[in-house]
Amino acid sequence: MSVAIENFVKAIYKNNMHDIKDTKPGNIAKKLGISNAAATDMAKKLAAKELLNYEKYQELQLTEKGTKMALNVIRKHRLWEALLFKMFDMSLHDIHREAELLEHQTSDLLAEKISEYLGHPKFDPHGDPIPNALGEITTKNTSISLSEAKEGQTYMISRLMSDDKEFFEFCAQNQIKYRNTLTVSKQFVNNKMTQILIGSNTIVLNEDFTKIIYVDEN
Amino acid sequence: MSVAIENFVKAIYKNNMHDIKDTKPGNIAKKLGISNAAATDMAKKLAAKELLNYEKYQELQLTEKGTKMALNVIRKHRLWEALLFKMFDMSLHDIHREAELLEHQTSDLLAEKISEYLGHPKFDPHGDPIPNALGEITTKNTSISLSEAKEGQTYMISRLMSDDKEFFEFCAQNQIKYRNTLTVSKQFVNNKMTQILIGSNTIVLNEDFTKIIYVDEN
DNA sequence: AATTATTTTTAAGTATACTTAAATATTTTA
DNA sequence: TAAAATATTTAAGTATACTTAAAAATAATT
Ligand SMILES: [Mn+2]
Ligand SMILES: [Mn+2]
Ligand SMILES: [Mn+2]
Ligand SMILES: [Mn+2]
Repeated sequence: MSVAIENFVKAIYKNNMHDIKDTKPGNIAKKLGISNAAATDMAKKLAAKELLNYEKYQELQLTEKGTKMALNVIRKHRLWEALLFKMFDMSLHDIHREAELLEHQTSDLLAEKISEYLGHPKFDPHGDPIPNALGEITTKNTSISLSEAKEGQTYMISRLMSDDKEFFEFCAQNQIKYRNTLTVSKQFVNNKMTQILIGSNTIVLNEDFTKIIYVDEN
Repeated sequence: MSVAIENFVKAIYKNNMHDIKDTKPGNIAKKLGISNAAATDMAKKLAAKELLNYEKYQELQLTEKGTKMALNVIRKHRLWEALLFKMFDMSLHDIHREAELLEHQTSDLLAEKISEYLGHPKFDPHGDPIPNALGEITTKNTSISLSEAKEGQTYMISRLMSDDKEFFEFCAQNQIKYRNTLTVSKQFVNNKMTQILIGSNTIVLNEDFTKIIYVDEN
């Protein structure tokens, strides 16, 4: 299957995970940076290949086959991120960009070798779960988003759920890193902001960021 | 530049290295598994991009720009081979196949990180030289092909110059491996065959193989 | 509920990288 | 050196993955 197809099913899969719904072609198009027309075309093509169910004006739904494909690509992406992160001194965002390409050019055999080398990790350096070779995911259901965290409580960062370059630059500048700890010093409930203490810094984060930073009680 | 273009300039470059000449579209087409017509089309397109010089019915000649591109792709290919060979238990041919794809999806930055990690190696696991980031190659001019080796002499294998799956399967089965040693027990000059002693085995190789196995005096 | 705004789909067209078939040039060989 | 064989080029056509512009349907607003 082509790179375009792999990216398309992956985008649908991730959309259904995160954004609750709106898996219509237009929204997928926006995420992939292509036109709505291109996304509609692709949706029809993938329906013919039985990777998804398509009905005019309805939400796109991955079939089991489509879901398997998405999980296989995501597995390769996250294994590459884990490997590059471990081996090389590169920013999380650079690593993500490399993985975005490498994920499509990696045999199942090589993916398995990488997984083995890393001791079959269950999470990548963003805290995102790595599906196993069968497409099974270990979910971490103890995590909550920073927006829901309790004042005065100390937490460990368990997941940075984003692909955004600016976000990761911000993280890098503020020690917001997978497995670092922080303390929630104040929740500004009305203004949807959260004040945290991380290292020796006090930072106030708005909802855009507190909704994608996940933490575990320590 | 696209994968097709990168593979095309690489094929021309390698052809000029090994096969002395015949760098007409037809021969490149054969190596890439595409039609002659496709190769002619591509040659014209690359001439427009100033990657090569094209004149009807003449040999294709890479420009400096085209050579640089070829060397950059070859660098990435061989760095990946070196990395995968070091890290994972995979056959040389499997490694080659992965590298054939990964070479096109690797930033210069990542290539440099791989090179650094490996201690800037000058040779890949086949003994092929790895160009540096500037496209410079360290040539090993002490090596000779097994077909030219002296009877009774012991050598170290310095290069296996092939992409062929069967050849590498043969090598794997007979301990013919980069940096292994062997002794030439007999040169059958008339029949263009060479008898070698490697490990506890005696093998007679024909010219197809002795011309692509390079050795250094030990 | 009707109008307006937004989204989705269809239609028509483009670039890339191929194909096969035919025309043309080059190379071999008799 | 002329005919035959081979290789290269041109021409016409295909699949993929996009585009923009328009028509059609859905969703939001008054
Ligand atoms: Mn990523
Ligand atoms: Mn991708
Ligand atoms: Mn190789
Ligand atoms: Mn390649």
